[in-house]
Amino acid sequence: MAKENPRDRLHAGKTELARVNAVLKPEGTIRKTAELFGVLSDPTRVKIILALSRAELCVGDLASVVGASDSAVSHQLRILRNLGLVAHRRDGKLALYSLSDEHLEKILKESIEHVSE
Amino acid sequence: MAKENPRDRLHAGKTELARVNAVLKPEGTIRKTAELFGVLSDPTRVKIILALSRAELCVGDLASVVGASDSAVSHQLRILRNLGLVAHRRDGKLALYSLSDEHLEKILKESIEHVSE
DNA sequence: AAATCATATGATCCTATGTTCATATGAATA
DNA sequence: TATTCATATGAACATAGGATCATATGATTT
Repeated sequence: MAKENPRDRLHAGKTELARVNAVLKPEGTIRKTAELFGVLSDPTRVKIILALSRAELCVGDLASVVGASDSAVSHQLRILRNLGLVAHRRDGKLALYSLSDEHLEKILKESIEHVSE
Repeated sequence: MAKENPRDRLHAGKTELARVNAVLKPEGTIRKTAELFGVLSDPTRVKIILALSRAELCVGDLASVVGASDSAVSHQLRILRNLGLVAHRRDGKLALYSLSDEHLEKILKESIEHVSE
């Protein structure tokens, strides 16, 4: 049986395909980027991040300002913590959270700009 | 029964809370931004968008370069179409897709930059 | 017109995700 | 130390999301 065409059965031109394949090359980075966007795809988490971009806040205050339960916020904070996106410290009974990734805030704010245009 | 404290039972200071509330004010925009990120939270869609940022491509070629089935890609393209993020035109049997939102490419590329740093 | 290529769509399945509820742990205070 | 406040965590539940498979539609070619 004869071999397939080198470009398989694609319709686009060789040059275009080369350009396309080049941009898709960094698979790992693409995957990680999608994961980062996954973090930002939930309104509650977006609100938490935005809030923390303005002030260091405890769980209860966060819950209050973003309009979710303490538990829900705590769960989301754990996700953000595990990804190294927020940091926290103890202050008595309180756990004070803050942003630990400047990228995050920048990407988020830029995107909000784009969306609200 | 006595009224609650004007700041409810929050721990953060008045000024900080004002700043936080201000940044959380545009609820609608925040929701839409989260939705946009939802679109970008899937590796297949990210690859499709990246590919289309380099060339106008038909469904089959897209499927080939992103490594997914024709059907899967077609479904994802419908999602992107419904959100007005891609445009398409007929060329004989082929449906040629292209990006129709410059924002998208910009946000995506910037984020990939950040992630790969 | 029949067959073939390309794309689209509907249904189904499986998995991932966010919330709530109950409960546990940590820490200050009475 | 017993209680109360603040946070964390586990389990269960409900929903949404993406992939596949089968099938339908569009469009060209023989």
